[in-house]
Amino acid sequence: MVRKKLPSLSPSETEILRLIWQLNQATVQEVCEKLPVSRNITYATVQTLLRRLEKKGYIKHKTKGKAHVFIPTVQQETVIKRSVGDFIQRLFGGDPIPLMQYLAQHGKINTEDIEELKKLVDK
Amino acid sequence: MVRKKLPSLSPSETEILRLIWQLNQATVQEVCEKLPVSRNITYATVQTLLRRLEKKGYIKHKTKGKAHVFIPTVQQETVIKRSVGDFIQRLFGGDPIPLMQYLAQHGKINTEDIEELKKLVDK
DNA sequence: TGACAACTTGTACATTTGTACGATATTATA
DNA sequence: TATAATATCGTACAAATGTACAAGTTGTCA
Repeated sequence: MVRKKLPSLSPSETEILRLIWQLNQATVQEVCEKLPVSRNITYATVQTLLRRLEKKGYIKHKTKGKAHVFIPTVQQETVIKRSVGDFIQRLFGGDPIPLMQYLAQHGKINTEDIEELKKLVDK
Repeated sequence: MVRKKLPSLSPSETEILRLIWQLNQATVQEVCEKLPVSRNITYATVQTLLRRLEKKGYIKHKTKGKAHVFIPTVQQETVIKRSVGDFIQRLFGGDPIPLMQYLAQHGKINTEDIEELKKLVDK
């Protein structure tokens, strides 16, 4: 239980961290490859972002060959919880319903998806 | 159709803008009152944020007495659309389903809420 | 083993963001 | 009509953010 007061994440850091989770672990190179070309960001920038993520305690790295392989040190769930909470707070004043409604209407969601959700509801 | 390339909103700006929508229109004073005391932010700061929101084109103001009354110039829907989109992009790679799932599980949502959502789905 | 390619490190730097003070203007009030 | 109370305006300023170059380091391959 080391996780405590994690510093906040900037949008770009969040974007990169998500890829690390998705890949389980990754080098700067690999992260760059996962980013859409349209993102138009240099290797050096991704590297800086990873450096900051490590400094903030969200990832660590081991060395493989001459490259660093970055590994998450924080559960995705933890960050999602906080991020979603903050987001709903500032955009909807804390009420998640409006967000769900918005998604139901504009999120390319169908009735089946909704049906699936019912199973998840913690009743 | 003036709305075009609106500058991005910072978290704090978003927070304040939401209150303007909620109140329909408001003075610095009124916005301050709506903010939870725990937010611990001064009048001057709120004023700066409103100033920036106006400069960015999200609100305008009229003068009432000696105070400014700020009024939204952008539809809430417009900002929600963009904000939610960006958010889902960076935290979930663009797929809204995981977010819905997360909310169904941890968003204090009940089965009825879900049932309601079905009516909204654009099928 | 020497040069090249792939990396990391150190640094930089313009903007944006969050926060707020002090001076000035304006309105209500005693 | 002085004054107090309330506002705005101009400014400031440190920290965070986004972006990236240049120099130094280390495997690798001919």
